[in-house]
Order: sequence, then structure tokens, then C-alpha cells
Amino acid sequence: MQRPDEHPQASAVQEFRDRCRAAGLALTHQREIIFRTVYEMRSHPTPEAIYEKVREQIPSISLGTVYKNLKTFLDTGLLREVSPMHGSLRVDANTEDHHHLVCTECRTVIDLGEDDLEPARLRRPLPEGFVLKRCAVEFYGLCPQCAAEIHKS
Amino acid sequence: MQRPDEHPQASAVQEFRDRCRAAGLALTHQREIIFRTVYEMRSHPTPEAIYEKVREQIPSISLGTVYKNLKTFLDTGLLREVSPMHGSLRVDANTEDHHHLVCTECRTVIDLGEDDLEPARLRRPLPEGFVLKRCAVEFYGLCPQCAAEIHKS
DNA sequence: TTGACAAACGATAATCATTATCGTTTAATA
DNA sequence: TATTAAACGATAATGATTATCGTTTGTCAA
Repeated sequence: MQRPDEHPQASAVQEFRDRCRAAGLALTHQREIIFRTVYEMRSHPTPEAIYEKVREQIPSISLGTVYKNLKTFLDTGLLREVSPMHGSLRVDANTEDHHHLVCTECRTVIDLGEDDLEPARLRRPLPEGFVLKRCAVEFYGLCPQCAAEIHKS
Repeated sequence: MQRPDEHPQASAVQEFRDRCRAAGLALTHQREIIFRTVYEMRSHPTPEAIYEKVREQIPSISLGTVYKNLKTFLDTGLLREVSPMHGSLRVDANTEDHHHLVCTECRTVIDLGEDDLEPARLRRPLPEGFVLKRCAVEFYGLCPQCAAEIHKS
């Protein structure tokens, strides 16, 4: 009998199937290959990079299909966005170190001063050779306005 | 005599002029209005939103000019990007809470486990009504590869 | 001041990322 | 196995950003 962590992806793929079923998503070949590919890449790839990898296994796949499925996976929580703030450029006139409250609904960003928070403390050293410049904490949630609106409905 | 913090933007605009000079940037009307507009908006606006505001003062300004100047300001440190990871979507197969090391040079993202870090601790309460869902710490710096390459040159 | 020159501007075309449309194919299930 | 909604592939459309290029404007030295 194999220990489960010898094939960590096996259980992830099983969980993938269960979650598709739970979410009412059809189990298509494309969908499964896309998910497995992202899972095995172990980096934080872009849709384009995923498309290139998946094409090695399904040469006829469409980039649109990759986008559609990634969106589906994000909506159902099978994958996460690395930065829920991505999209258009946003600029900040506050060039001091500080933190952000980010509304995942309307994407509003509220500043939090550097001293509103205890400094981050690492429990182990950073990877050898990484040169740290600064660090910022992002709090994700609902801003007061969006929280109120969602409560109503 | 006025106390300096009655006109916080006045010193910022003076600093803007000094920094332009230091960076060898010509002091154009457009440049100054764009900077002042961002500074006074106090939100985290997109180029498009800045363009709309600036047009109220310079109706003939081009969107390209706004983009070019924002880029210049980011390069010289007069402004910051809210999320240095913005750009293309990046997906993450790790749906557990965790943190990120982000290379500002090549945009590589390295995962840091949730328990590699002491939990973030607030010194004051969040704004009334904000519904917190999760929080993530981003460490910005140079990955080992990029750090090594920059060292060489 | 003025004149020369590089930098910046405005207009607009080009590119890149993403979403929408639509006719065809396929998985779910009765 | 037949029905049907969901998903697919191809491709057009949109939105964000960058590039190009001829014209205008700061900068700085004469």
C-alpha cells in the first residue's frame, strides 16, 4: 500500500473530481488536464503558460477554453488568484511602507499605516540568497459598503 | 505663518519638483498636474481614472501622456504600484492560506507556508464594518537568481 | 533673451490580455 | 441509446498598455 504523500497529486485529482461533481461541473478531458497541469507546475503560472503546457497533451485545445476553465476553477475555489488585486495598474501616492485592506468585491483599497500592525516575524529564515527589500500585509475581505449590501440580499 | 500640515500637498509638490530635478525630468505642466491629481485623490486610482480627473484641468491631454508619466513616476519612486504583482492573471494551486516571496525583477513567486510566519497582529481595530476574510503577507525583493545576476554587473 | 537640442507632448496605430459569440461536439442522465 | 444542457474550438470584440512619429516645449548655454 502506498503512503498518500507519495502521490500527492492523486488525492488532489480525486478531490478535483469530487468538487466538480459537487459544483455541477462536467468532467471533461480538457478540464482535467488543465487542472492537473496547473497542479503539477507548482509555480504560479499565467493562462498563457498553462496553455502552452496543456497543448503538449491536447494540441487542439483553445486558449479560450483555458481561460474559461481557469475562471471556473477560481469561482469554485479549486484554484486561487495569486494576487486578488490584479487587473489594471493602481498607483499609490503613499510611498512610505504600509499595508492594505482590499475589498474582494469592489476592489477598493484602504491604507493601513505601517505601525497599525506588529512587524511580521519569520519563524524560519528566508530561502538562501533571497534579498528582502520590503514586506506588506494584505487583508482581504469586504469593505463596509459591500458588506452592508450583501447583508441586505 | 502656516503650520506645515495645513497644506500637506504643498511640501509634496515642492518635493516633486526637487525630485524631478534630481532625476533629470523636465518640469512640464502636464507632469505636475498628473502628480498633484494622484496625490490629492488619496485613493488608489487606475490610469483611466487619473486621466478623467486630469482632463478637467487639461482637456487636451492624451491618455498616452498619463501612462508615460505614471511609468516615469513609478521608475523614479515618486509613486508606487499598489500591487507590484499586477499584470497578467497568475493562478495558485495552493488553496491553503499562505504567504509569498515576490521577486520584483523577474516576478517569480515563491510560497511561504502559513506557519513560517507569526500570525499578523493588529495594534488597532480594523475600520468599523470591514469583514475580514483572510490575510496574506507579501515579501518583496530579489530572488536568488536575480540577486546573483545583479551582483555580477 | 534667444537659439539649439533633447525631452515631452498629442494623435493614433499596434500589441497583449481577456471576454464574448456562435455553431459544433460531448458528458450526464433518463 | 436518445435528449439536452454544458463545454468546446474558432474567432471576433473589447480593454489595457505600449510604440511610433511628427510637433511642441522646457532646458541650458551663448
